[in-house]
Amino acid sequence: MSTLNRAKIVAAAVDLIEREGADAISMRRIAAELGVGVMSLYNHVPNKSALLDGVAEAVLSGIEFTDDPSAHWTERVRIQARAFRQIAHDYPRSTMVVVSRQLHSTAGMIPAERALATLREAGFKGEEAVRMLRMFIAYIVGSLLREVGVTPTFAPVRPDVPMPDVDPALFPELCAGAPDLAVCDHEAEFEFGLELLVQAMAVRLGERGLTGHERGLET
Amino acid sequence: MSTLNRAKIVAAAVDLIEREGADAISMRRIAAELGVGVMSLYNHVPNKSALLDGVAEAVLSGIEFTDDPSAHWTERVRIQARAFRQIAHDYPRSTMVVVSRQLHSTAGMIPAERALATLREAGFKGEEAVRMLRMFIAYIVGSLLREVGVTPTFAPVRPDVPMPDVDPALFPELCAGAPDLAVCDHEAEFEFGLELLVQAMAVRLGERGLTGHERGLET
DNA sequence: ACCTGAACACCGTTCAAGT
DNA sequence: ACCTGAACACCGTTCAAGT
Repeated sequence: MSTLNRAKIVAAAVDLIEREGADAISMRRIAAELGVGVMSLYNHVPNKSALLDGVAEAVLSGIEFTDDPSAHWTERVRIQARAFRQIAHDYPRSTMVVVSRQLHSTAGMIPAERALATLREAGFKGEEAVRMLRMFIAYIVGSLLREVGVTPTFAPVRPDVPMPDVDPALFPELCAGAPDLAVCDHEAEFEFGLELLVQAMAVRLGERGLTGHERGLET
Repeated sequence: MSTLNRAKIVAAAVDLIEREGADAISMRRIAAELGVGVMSLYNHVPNKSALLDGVAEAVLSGIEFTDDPSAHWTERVRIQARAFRQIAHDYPRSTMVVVSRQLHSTAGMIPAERALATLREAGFKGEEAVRMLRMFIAYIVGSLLREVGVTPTFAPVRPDVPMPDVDPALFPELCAGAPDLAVCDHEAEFEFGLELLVQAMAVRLGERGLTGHERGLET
């Protein structure tokens, strides 16, 4: 017990966010959780913003960015993307905090470093490698926000609310697609876009000679 | 003057967000802006959450989702994506509010309706059309959040702060790419990923017989 | 029907006082 | 060096009182 420190404060914050949501978090709640006065926190963390940076770093550090340098670049890209998606699974209510903090720390920049290395080894150079990196990040961030419910799926958020009443005259396509819109398997959705991007990148490299497996196609 | 109503309250909220940022917004500030008591707002808006929905709807309604049904589907997809990106340009500080609200109103669902119609006309059916829609939304949302500074670019956020000091031993790739990472032309970045996606979609349709222009390639 | 002030239960953070 | 209570300037929202 006792001996407050930054790590313990951050851990309590992550815990509280996952238990009650990012909106419920406050310096006062975290202090209460730890059984200390609010102002004690300020001995270890300069302010709330820095604490949220700590939350983002802690979550990112918990992800295993393993890398197999012997694997084909397409597979390495997939593995890294899936590792990042793991955040949405392990820390759904902290995900928005993680993606919305501009981290300049080691934990925050390691994923980009790894991704850029892979893209360069695949054969992308200079500006194009950076563009591919940014495009990939955009897709992954957008996918994660959909998965954690920040962004719309057009599927019922909860299975109980039957679906907002859509006027078939105004929204014929959404109505016609209702059966397909009603389900949103986040893993399948993520993999779908991931394959599309990996294939598009391979095409851009001119690697049309790859096997169907390597190009991510079903045989 | 006077006669408070929902539209005026929402307009004041959008204005305040664009002027001082989404964090600065509060019922009390908006009321002060309009020269009324805080509680007067509650005659026209049930609570702050509903007001933010109003903000998202107002911004979305301000975007021109023109559509030229005679154009090739690839071009229609580009036009719709660019129309959505316009939000980040016209209402940068409201963009996070727009993408993070689950709207079930007409204004909120029109873009998805249009996009799904275009994808169906392009030849995507059922589940695949929905997957393409969700993938596109993910990419666009991720791109917008980068553009408005929510998500990292790995470029200096402001031109004045010279760049976080990166250890070349820890981040060799980021250091090697520093010249390319230092710039982030948001339009060019967006167009790059957009073309990649449109091309990938065309490939998925088996439209390899398209002209270079229609496939989005430089001739 | 619309407006409003007082009140309640919250915030983040400063500051001065303790050990 | 670390902890802390009081205080300040804020929040969103309820409620009862006004017109």
